[in-house]
Amino acid sequence: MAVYRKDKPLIVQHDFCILAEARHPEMEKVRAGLAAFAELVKSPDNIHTYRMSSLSLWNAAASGMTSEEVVAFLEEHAKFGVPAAVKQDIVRYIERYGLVRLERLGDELLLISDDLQVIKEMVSFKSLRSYGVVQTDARTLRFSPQYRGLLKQELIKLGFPVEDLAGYSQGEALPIRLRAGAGEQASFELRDYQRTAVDSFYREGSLQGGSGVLVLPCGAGKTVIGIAAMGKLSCATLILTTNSTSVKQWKREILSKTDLTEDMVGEYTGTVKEVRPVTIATYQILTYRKSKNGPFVHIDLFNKRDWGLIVYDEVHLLPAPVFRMTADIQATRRLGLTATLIREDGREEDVFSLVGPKRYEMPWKTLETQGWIASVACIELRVPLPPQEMESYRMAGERERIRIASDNSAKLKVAEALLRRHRGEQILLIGQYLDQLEELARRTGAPMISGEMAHEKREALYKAFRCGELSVLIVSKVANFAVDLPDAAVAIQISGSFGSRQEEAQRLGRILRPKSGDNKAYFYSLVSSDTKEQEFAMNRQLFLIEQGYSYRSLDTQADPEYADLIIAAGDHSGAAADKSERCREAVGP
DNA sequence: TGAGAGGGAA
DNA sequence: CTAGATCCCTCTCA
Repeated sequence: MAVYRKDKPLIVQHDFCILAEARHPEMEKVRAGLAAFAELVKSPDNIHTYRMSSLSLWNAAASGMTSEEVVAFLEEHAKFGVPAAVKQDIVRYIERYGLVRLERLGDELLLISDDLQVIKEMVSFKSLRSYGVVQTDARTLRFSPQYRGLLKQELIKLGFPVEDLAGYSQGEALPIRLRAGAGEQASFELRDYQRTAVDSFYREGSLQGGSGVLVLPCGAGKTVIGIAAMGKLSCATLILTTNSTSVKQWKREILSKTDLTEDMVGEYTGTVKEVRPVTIATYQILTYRKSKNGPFVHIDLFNKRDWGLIVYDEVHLLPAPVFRMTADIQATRRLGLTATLIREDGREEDVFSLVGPKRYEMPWKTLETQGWIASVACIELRVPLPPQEMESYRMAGERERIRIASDNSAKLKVAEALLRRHRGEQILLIGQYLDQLEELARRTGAPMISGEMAHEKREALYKAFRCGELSVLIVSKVANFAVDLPDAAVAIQISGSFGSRQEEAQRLGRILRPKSGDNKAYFYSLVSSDTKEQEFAMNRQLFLIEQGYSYRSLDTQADPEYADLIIAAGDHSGAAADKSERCREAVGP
């Protein structure tokens, strides 16, 4: 039994959970290390719970971490050391990655393991026989290349994350030169971390590169990294992304940052269908079928050219059918880009086996420390429901309750107080329900953008906001998708969808561009106190807390700094009316 | 030929 | 797990 070291922040439990003292002075440093191989699952105020999973350990292994490093890290920071059984399991899991590897022999693929027991075990799996897997010797199994993806997918479910060393087809060659170097007009310089990210995907002269996922925060330049990867490989490239605005953005960036000309870069969407050496398509066009269960109309896009690289933008949103298609093209290099490996549908394992394992991850806080993104203060404001609304909340059924809590009318007052507090700054008000946002628009006079508004009109508002002509913009869920929404200094989310960690991250991403002066931005989250919404908020915040953001919670207890907000929130009590006037004055414009 | 509305999908 | 946003197709109208 290890000695008790009171001054350490972690407790490693037998169940693979790690408890962390959130306020411990060492935590700021420890957090990033922990996030490399464990996932945050709970984050009440003082003790955060992390959990190691097979997948989180395999991703750590794939990005170069050894079991010794993981164990040493835990030992260094744990109060009671690491239980021997847990140590063993960490080693066992991490060593599973690479225990079975996939190699090429002529027209066939081989599954190889130096551990004869493993081969025996695999032979016993019935599901593998349907892929025509045949044993050739004590340490080798043989199968046809067409099953490369399906087999990896199946094997990870059985607990064997295969290391794929079977290599790739080169694809059609296409010289792509970056307009890099200082001085020239349209040139750009890769940042250090961007270069590291590209290199950890590409891995010159090694079969270990060529497929995988790079995880970088919003605003870290994922597009630039994708383009740099294209430059390294210089081959025909298919880029898949989430919407048509993003398609256009990729095209613009490619044209401005490489020497490729317009006729080499095509769009493949609902309106335009060009197949060119570099083609950018939406995920949706690939998943389109005429009838339910009919064939995918545009699946041919994968074979229309001899692609040497496929880029999966926002890989956490990759739709299920595209996984199936990707299983069939495992000989093509694949690059996944995302801000988070979390998928709300839980198919992280498929990303691992079909697109590739994590090759690189840049923690948000590191980027902040280096000054590439703004430093954000996250503040959760707990707003009580007015008595009448609380009454209906209590009477309502589960589903209605969510709506009532989100629609809390007192939030409008708090939002207005926040607008006063941040007057003169660029502010985004983000919400989930159109009624609520319309009401807010009526009261504040700020324009509101929802999905209904024509793109042209939206762009005009974006433009006014970007140049400072307009300082407050109300946006609906369009904020989750619009890549061209301008950056702001303050974001106020007034309601959000059920516990979506992605959405929270996306919204915070709206204020990350470095700010002049102190480089500070504010992220406010309005949550109805003592309701379901408070639980949802906790879940929503998990990912960002894992990234080192801490939410300051303020409720109706007097906090002099936020007196105006708290009074606004409690306004319905009647007594606060004149006090609130004074406080507004005190805070000033 | 293109814009715009409507429907279905995930 | 709603409400909301998006995309793709097809049809109609000029």
